[in-house]
Amino acid sequence: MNQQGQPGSAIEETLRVVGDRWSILLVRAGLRGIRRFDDFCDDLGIARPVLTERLRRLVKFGIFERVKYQDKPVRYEYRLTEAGLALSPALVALVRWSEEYSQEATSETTLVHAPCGTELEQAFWCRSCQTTFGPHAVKGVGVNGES
Amino acid sequence: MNQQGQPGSAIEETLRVVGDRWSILLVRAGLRGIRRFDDFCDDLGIARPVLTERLRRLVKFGIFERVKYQDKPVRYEYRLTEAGLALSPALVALVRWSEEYSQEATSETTLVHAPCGTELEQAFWCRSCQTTFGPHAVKGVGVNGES
DNA sequence: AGACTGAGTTCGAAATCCGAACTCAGTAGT
DNA sequence: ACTACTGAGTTCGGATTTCGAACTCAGTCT
Repeated sequence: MNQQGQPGSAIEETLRVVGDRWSILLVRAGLRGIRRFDDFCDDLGIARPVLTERLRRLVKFGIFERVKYQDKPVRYEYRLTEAGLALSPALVALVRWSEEYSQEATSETTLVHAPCGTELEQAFWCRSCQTTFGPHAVKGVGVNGES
Repeated sequence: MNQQGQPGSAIEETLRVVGDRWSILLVRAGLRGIRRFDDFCDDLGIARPVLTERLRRLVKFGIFERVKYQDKPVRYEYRLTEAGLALSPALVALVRWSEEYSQEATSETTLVHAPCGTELEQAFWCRSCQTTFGPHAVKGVGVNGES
């Protein structure tokens, strides 16, 4: 069903872009304000050729943009685009999960609601019902939906 | 900062488990009710040796459990654990992102609030403030927080 | 001139991924 | 008893990815 040429439901396509050990970490680094090649490199401990390739791919898919920030020796940096920022809910969900379920996690709460400092909770929100709800009330996590 | 031996913030550890092209897809398949080896194989088009290795790893990290479902020819199937189910917010966030930003996406809404059928929205919830809020009000996406 | 900076490339070795074919226990049909 | 089939894997060789370390290249600083 998912042979080589096919488009394959949106999420498969997406995972082909950000579904590797580094991409999400790069987005997280971007959110932390990291922008320069060497800084990504040092911060994540990613191999340089891999970083080159990843950044190129993320730029191609509109998650980062390559911006010239200096002329004389021409230098570029990488900034998150709006689409890149929009990945933060996924990132947050993963961080939350890590804190709760990952073994060898230093179970500290690292995510809080900025205004009040309370530990963050993630929920789904139905604007028509005006309620929050959990994953069990979501229909169609699959693409072929009806299970 | 993240050399070979180090633990590396919870999320790095987590991405070492689910941060590949298949793991998240396996969780999604699990949510769709798929449990058997061959079915995962057919559904995702994943190579068998890779599937074997992935499932083993996901079991090891408590995301799936391997359950005997028949005796005479002894057969096992893979079921999502609670920790596995708990990955659904991350999965949902990715699906949402795919629908909105992924190129070559068939921009159909595939996720809805089951009771009412309204398109799903994802938000953060602060139980102390009793409000929902967006990613901009989250503090500490990084582990070293203060950026 | 010589050292340094930042963004990459080039290299060969090691680990992963892949499809196709095979195994192994037991069941069903003839 | 012989054959075909099922389901969960394993084994194989070849292709792709990943890695660390060292190198490049333009320009700046001392």
